[in-house]
Amino acid sequence: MTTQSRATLADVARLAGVSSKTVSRVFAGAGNVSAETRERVLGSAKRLRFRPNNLARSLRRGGVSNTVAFVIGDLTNPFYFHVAAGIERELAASGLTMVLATTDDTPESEEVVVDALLAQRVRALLLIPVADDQSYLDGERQLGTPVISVDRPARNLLADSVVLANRQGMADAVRSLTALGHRKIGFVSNPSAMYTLRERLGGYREALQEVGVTDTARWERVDDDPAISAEQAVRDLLDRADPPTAIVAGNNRASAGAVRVLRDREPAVAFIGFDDFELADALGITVVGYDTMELGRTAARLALERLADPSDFTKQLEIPTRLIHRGSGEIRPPLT
Amino acid sequence: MTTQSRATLADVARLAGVSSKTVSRVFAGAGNVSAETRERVLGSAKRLRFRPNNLARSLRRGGVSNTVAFVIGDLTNPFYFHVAAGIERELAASGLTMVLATTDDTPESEEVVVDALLAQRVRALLLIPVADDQSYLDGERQLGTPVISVDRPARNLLADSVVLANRQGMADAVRSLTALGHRKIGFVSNPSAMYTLRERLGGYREALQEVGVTDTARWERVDDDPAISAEQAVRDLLDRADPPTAIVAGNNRASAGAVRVLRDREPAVAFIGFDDFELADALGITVVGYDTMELGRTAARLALERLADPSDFTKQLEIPTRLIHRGSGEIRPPLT
DNA sequence: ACACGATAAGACAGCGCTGACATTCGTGCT
DNA sequence: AGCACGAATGTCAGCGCTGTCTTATCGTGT
Repeated sequence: MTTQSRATLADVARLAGVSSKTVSRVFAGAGNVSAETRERVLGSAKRLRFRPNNLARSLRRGGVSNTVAFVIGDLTNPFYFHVAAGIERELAASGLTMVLATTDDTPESEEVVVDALLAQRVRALLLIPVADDQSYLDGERQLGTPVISVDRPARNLLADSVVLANRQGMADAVRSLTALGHRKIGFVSNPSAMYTLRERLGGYREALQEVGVTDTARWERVDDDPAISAEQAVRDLLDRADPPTAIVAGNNRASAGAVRVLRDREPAVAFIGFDDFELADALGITVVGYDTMELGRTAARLALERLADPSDFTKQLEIPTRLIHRGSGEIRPPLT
Repeated sequence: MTTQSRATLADVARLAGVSSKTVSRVFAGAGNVSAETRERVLGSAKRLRFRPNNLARSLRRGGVSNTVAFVIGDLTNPFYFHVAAGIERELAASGLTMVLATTDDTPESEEVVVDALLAQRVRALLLIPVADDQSYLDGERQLGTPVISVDRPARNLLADSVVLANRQGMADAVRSLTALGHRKIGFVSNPSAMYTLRERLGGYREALQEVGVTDTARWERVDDDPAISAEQAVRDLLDRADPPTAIVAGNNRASAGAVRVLRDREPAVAFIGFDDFELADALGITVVGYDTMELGRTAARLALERLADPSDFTKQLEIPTRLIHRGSGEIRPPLT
């Protein structure tokens, strides 16, 4: 036996002595097949190692596959992956599979990647927008492909979306610091995600203004270079003549950097990070946490709902955050 | 305009005044189309928002899609998603997309999930084996679908594989401890992955035997319950009458648990974890590290190679590990 | 014994695309 | 002028499957 090719419906039908339509019925689960025939068909199928071809099935059924695409910026960020896990789980429950693609956080590749995915006729498109214009997706949306924007709203496109309660979450964090008496509060972040950064920064300013601090700009450090620079930013802030007594981080990357610097600082500086992370508990780091998987699950659910009812109102959902007290955020400012 | 349906090759052809074959040629990139015609076709396509249907293309081309499946046990483990990131990256370079599926670490669901994936006619199957028998994949492999086993070898199936240098890595870690004079070295792990556990445990025993320690069983703690129990296991070990002076962890989950317990132990207990993790540097944790993304990239490369040359020898690759000294593993045993 | 509806099974076309082959036409060469 | 040849384009069938419609078969009530 050389390269025996894959068995098809017709092959199974021939072996079982029935028509291919009958075999189809057996595998599609549709009724009107006698138990005896079904057995015979299944037997033949097994003998030939038959496996229905979903490509053909999808094509015949109107050209739509049973996969859902999730387009992600950077796969190495644990945040995205937890979101992906949530999506996968929710989809699997509906018999859909998730295909994952990366834009490497470069706006230009977004449309290319999305295009390739749409060519595969994904049922729905879940997307963490990177480019600053998603209007190119409008045609597709009108053609009935649900487009769900995750973690950031889409720009120039009417799409369902799920985002975090960024502003609220950060404001809560800062308020808990001001309540302890902190007024000089540094804000560190890298700008990877402009939208979330802006929101969180907004929450930070809002909370500080509530206690009368208006010159927040001098405490804000948003740097371009990804991983490393958060450390540098924190060091810069602390090495000033008038250093902050507390620091908040805009995302998990910045938190990691900040933690590295703050661990052995004296006097201790209060710290709250945005995004929970592994071992934050062991390190006693206070963070603004939220259910990352839930973000993914919600996104998937939105897609399923839109699939079920294309004419429904566009939905904009928000995943709540909560402040998780672990010590680092409860440090009081030094008595000057 | 109600639910305008999706444009097909034929629609574009009609509008451009050419045959559908010509349109096909334009989109398939094949030559022999005059520049003028190409322009006209592209114009019409754009007007109609045409997007080639990859399903149909794949079907026509022999029923194989351009997706590769990666079947994973548990998406929330950072280890797996770094692997996935590596795979995605390598595949994207070849124009393939990755579909991701989860078995939730339950052996029974493995075949079900894999079956669904194969029905989608994935080009290749990358798999972290969970069940203890992959012989069910043999037919598929003979039909030409590359099956690559990742992180653990497949059982009862001839398949290419990439694994870590588990035994060697763990032995190195233990040797570095014995070199400092440690003899009472605890081993903690949860058994999620029997294969890697066995290998690492083997390396541990091997290194201890080299210095004459043979009764290792009393220092070994492998517990069934996932996350939590590692902490308990470490506590149990330390609370004994004759506690170990050093501990090694069998995987990242166990490390996290161990770190939580060991942080505020006096006298300090030496510790080395298997698998690097975020902030391990900040915490000063010595680990057996390796390039996780490379594991994924290698797996993807194996798939591509097998696709290119189905008759090549089966390959079994190993990703090297290296001991990353950060302090926790360099603590000397107390002078009794 | 007969009509009639329910059930099981088959025939056929076609989803959107491309491979194989056919056709047309302009060009350069003898 | 006649011919070969390559480039540009077209025709047609069919990848594997299923929706629609048709046909065969059977049991039931009168």
